[in-house]
Amino acid sequence: MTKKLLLVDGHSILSRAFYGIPMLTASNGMPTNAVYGFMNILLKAIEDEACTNISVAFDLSRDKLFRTKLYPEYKGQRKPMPKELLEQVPVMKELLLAMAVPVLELEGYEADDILGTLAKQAQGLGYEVTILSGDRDLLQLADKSIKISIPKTSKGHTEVFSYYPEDVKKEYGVTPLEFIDLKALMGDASDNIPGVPGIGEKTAQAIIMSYGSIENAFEHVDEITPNRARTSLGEHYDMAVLSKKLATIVTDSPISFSEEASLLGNIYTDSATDMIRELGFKSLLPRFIEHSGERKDEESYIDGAKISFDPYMLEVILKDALCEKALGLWICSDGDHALLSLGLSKDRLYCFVSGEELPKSMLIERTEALIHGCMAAGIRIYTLDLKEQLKALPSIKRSSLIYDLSVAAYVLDPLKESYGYDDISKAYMGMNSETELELIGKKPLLQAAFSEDEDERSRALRIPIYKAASALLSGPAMLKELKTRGALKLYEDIELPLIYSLNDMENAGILVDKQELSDYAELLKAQMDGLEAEIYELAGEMFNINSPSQLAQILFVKLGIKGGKKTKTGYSTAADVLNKLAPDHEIVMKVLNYRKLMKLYSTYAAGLPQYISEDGRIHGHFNQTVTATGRISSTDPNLQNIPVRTEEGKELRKVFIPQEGCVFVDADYSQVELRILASLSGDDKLIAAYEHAEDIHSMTASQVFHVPLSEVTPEMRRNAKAVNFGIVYGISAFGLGEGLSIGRAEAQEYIDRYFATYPGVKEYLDGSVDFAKEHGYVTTFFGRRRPIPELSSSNFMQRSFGERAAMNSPIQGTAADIMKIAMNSVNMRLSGLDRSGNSIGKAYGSRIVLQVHDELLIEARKDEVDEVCQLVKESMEGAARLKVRLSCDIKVGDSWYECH
DNA sequence: AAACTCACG
DNA sequence: ACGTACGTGAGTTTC
Repeated sequence: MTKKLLLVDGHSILSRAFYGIPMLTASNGMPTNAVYGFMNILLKAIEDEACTNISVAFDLSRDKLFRTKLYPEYKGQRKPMPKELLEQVPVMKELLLAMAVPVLELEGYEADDILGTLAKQAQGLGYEVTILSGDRDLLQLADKSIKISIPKTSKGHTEVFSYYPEDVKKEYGVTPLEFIDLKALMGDASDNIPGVPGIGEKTAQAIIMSYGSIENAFEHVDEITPNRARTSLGEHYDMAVLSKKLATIVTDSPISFSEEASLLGNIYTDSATDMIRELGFKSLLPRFIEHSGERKDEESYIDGAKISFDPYMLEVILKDALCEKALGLWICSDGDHALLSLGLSKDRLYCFVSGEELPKSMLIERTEALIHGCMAAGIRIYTLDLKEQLKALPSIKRSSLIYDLSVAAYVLDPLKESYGYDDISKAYMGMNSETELELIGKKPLLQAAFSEDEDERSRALRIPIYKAASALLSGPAMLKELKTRGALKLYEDIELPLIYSLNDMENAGILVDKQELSDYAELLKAQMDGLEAEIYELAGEMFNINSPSQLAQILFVKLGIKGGKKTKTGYSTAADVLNKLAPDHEIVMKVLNYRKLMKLYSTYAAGLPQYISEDGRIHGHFNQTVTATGRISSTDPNLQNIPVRTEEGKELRKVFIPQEGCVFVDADYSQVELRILASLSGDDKLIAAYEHAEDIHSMTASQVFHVPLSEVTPEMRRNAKAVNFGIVYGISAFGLGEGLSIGRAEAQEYIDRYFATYPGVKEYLDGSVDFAKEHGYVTTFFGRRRPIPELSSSNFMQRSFGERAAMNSPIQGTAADIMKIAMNSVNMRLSGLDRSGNSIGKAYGSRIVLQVHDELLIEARKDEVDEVCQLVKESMEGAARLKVRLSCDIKVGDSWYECH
């Protein structure tokens, strides 16, 4: 058996984890994110590498380093480690110790040197060595049996890149040994390697690729091509040599590799398990418990569940259920079958399966009866993805006792990718459950649950049980968390009622004129064919206009049009680039036009018909657990991006029509986000300006440019409007410049003038960023939280993005909150129900059919139009009491087109 | 699956 | 110096 040694660069992995993972704290407030990230990377590496031996090396101390390395005159300075990271170092060492993983440190040497030395020695003893580090410097150690592994995190997902010498060569064009010279030439500020001035990455790479080493390059210094590099290398050769010395990792430091001491034993020791528990690493705990001799309750917490096809059993359990304080419940059904899972307590889990004795209709009817019974008795029901289940439970109108924990998990952390039972039991119970994908792959649950294959059937039936069980068992902890966060009201008063509002909207759907839609498609098609021919004519050949690369080839190479280059892969052909060229080149104009038509055709004219169901309506999905800010998203199809900005696109809206006997009532908030900004910032001047302003952008122009409202030119208004947008987006001079096609300096002037006019706004936005930097998140007026992990990134771009998000999210999110309140209000008033589902007034025949962020479209019965208009306006304008009044405009029409 | 482009607020 | 506006979803091409 091959002996495999895993060597870990402690500080490097720890800081990589620190910057890559959003702040986490143990219950005592101590930061733990770096330790957590380190553990994830370490455990994965141990597993992947199947290593027999292991050691972790740490730099002993940075100060000593400075002394021992005879630091010369350069004033190179490493950034000090942030306090939050520094205090995690001893914890990490202690944890490694508890896991019986050797921690190595050597006075006067960096971790690099220890790793290099051990790697060479182990290699000599016949080991396969893997060095795990976040630092590319280690690449110089790559060798035939020494692999360098570098974890890279993007979008929360960590992937490990491994390098043998040939991989180094492939990526950098140099051998591992030459990599030292490469680095010495180009320098590395973060590592205090001065390098040679005037030589950057590209030049250094070229030089080393031709000459192999700094010394050899110096001998041929006269041949070196870029003039700048030649003179600089000549003048600073001593610097290069010194840099090389600094960049070289020591492989003969005074330490010796011990096979015995580095042997990997059981890392899941009792003391390590205790530490993991104290640190609050819930997702790691199960595996520690499992392997540490402490017993896990069962193989899985659902293993005792009973599966039943028996209606009598169902009756008995339903009766028992009504004696509980809370239940976990989940149901699904399709045309043929149904499944109901119930959790009464941890050891009373059931899954009822429809069949001959227990018809689907009976199962559903009994479930509805149970829910009504619970509502009457005040029994709380925990579930997941309630909206989907409501489609199977038509008699459940509303209830304030049904808790959707998917939505709760979203409120607690809106950045997660999904909110299934596995995510929830992991996050709130520290349990790793089998995922749906593992159990049944991509097969629909009901199909797998009624499959011929008995094994597949029993695996499938674990899923509903997991759902009911995880809901029941995580529910209380999640509500407690919402409460301590101050987000319980947001959840109970806004998000839970919204589930029903959205469900009603989805069930209502929107009527589409099929004939009109296909006429529209024909029209577009004809126009496109014409344009296509004209474009080929101008290009002199046929090509795929939809292919950016082919298009770029034609425009920028064949026709030689001068245009800005962008992106790694070549020329950009995005609209903003082409727009600048359009006036001078007929073909560009036509391409833009073609693109526009193509978009309208493929996405809308040809794309929408698939979604029209038998009732002639489109029943899209409005998703409540997707966006980072709290907005709703729309899919299958997306009904929130139906064209309106161009006339040709807007035409499409003529196909969205009210049903017979109805008209559309369209209500949209006027400048909500700006009004919210005024209110949140408390800037007196802005509040006063917006309070009575007819036209907010003109008013802004008037105040910022110090001219009377009547003398505001269209140009001034346009600029003011762009600044207003910029402010809401998290202003930057660059972004505003782009938006207005002006220079950055001029854009900055506008920003300065705006802030000088409304100092309260600047104070507020700065305050948002400061808060976010301190706490790692921002909140809306209603307490919705958006974490911003990018703020602790070491990457400038990411961090800047975080700052803009910190400015934008409270504004966009508060607008979303307000719209949700308004939707609930409108929905409940139209249906005549209170939030518990009690009838409190007349039920109208009008209903909400679409929500587009600041707009509601209502299909209103003609005899109810006046009442509906008034009711909607009241609900929307009264949704929140801010320092600026909310205002909404109402239009009535016979198609969506007519409402704009 | 990722990159690009573009539709909306 | 870094390379950007905030938030989404979908179709097409290309790997």
